Amino acid sequence: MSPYDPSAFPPFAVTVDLVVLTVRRHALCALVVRRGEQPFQGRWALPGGFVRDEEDLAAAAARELSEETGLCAHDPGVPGVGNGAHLEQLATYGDPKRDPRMRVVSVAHLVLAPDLPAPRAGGDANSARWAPVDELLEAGEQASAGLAFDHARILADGVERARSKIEYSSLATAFCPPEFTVGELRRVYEAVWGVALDPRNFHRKVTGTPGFLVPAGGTTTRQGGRPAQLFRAGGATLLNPPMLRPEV
Amino acid sequence: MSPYDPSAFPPFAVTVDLVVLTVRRHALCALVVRRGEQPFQGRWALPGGFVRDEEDLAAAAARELSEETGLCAHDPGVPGVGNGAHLEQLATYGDPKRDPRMRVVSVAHLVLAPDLPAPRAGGDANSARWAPVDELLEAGEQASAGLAFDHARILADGVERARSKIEYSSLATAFCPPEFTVGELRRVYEAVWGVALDPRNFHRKVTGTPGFLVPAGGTTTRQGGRPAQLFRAGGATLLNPPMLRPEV
DNA sequence: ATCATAGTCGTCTGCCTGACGATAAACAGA
DNA sequence: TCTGTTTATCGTCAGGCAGACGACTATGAT
Repeated sequence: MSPYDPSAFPPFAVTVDLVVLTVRRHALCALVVRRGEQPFQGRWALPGGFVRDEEDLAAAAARELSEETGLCAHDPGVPGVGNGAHLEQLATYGDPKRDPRMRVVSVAHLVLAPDLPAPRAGGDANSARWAPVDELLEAGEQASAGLAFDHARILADGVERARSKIEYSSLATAFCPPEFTVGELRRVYEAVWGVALDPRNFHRKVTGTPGFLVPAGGTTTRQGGRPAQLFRAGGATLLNPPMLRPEV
Repeated sequence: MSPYDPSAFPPFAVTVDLVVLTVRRHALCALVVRRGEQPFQGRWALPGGFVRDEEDLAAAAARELSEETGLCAHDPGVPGVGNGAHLEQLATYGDPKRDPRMRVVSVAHLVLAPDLPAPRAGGDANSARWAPVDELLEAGEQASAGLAFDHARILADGVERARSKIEYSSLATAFCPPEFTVGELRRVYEAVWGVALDPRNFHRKVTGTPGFLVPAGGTTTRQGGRPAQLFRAGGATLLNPPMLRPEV
């Protein structure tokens, strides 16, 4: 690294962008906000903002998350899940032309949250919404119809991270409320992967993996049909052997 | 995102740091350079440098790599491996205090390279070397003995990424020369994971996975013993089912 | 010639998974 | 009340894959 000389390096703006995912009505959805200014005025974009002067990247992401959704981010190190969502760094995007105004490097973060009532965007409910990721990514195919900036790419990367990560970790429980049934967890996998899973084999797999689920000691009939046992996320974070996505 | 106003965001310096890994003499090694200036003068650090004004992050990483090692980075999208090494983005580190001089956000990249003759650091062979990662990370335990800045943490993250990624991808071949034997590939896995693998089961696994290896049509006796068939990396990038690390 | 070193092919056993039958416990409507 | 529908849960069975390990092959070293 060169010696300290402020003229020796170009100044960058650093932002965080958030890919906030949840499962709503059997579909994987992402939080998007409507842009109020140029460029891309009126288009949908991922929530995000500048990193502050004395702020860590993860802290900036947690702050933006709370400002946009009221969610309390949950530190990945701590096993107990409060009301918080899972937050992790996704990747960094720094193409010199990704923002026409100036050189912006954006550190994207991935948030997995249980289904939430409704997004709030600084009180303006009209300018934020949950959109099915299929819709958002399909729209991105036609130019000038999809998300602003390179956000379609960031969203795609976030979705792919989520899809692969629930294979070998217990992260799918981050999409569930604190107590949930095996069927609800299965519907999370089905929505994220976009496939149908065999309920019997799924039940055997998740209840047979030590540390994945712990019985919460009640039953519910939220989904209709026979009452199902309630579970809580166990301490295990890694699934071994993993739960592999069906081929094709 | 706020409207364009240069005074509305704090300026950051953005750098790339490189975790360059290779396998030498049965050990996983990383490239480190000796720092010539304060802070951490005389200590070992990961190679890296400032991102230039009109330069993409990956381009900056490739440039630094070529400056430090002469290696030509290989675009992950293209299957054919030239003489190049594998390069991918690792993670971004932006703690406000990670550099005492100023606010620096560093986008770390991971490079997997075949064994190279000797590092060159701008001609100064004395100031760059391959060091076993075990050594580097153990030294990090005692404060003020390990790598400069937060580079021990970055290195640890890079090593963990490499360890997990060779499980479910064919990336281990990036540590091998263009033509290699099954035994050489097995020694890569053994060095990266730090375990001993059964040669017979390993042979069955890698030769039985379609697209992983393609015969190069020759034999070699580089390693002594019976001559071994030479292979080249096949087109497959994902291993399914994966090759799981032995427990414990 | 004998030994040491590596590579390659087989065998066997146990575990996990996918496919799928069967039963249980709720609710809705006739 | 009875019947059909929905969802949950338990079981069975066959195939695939991995770990443990025996056997044989082809080199170089002593």
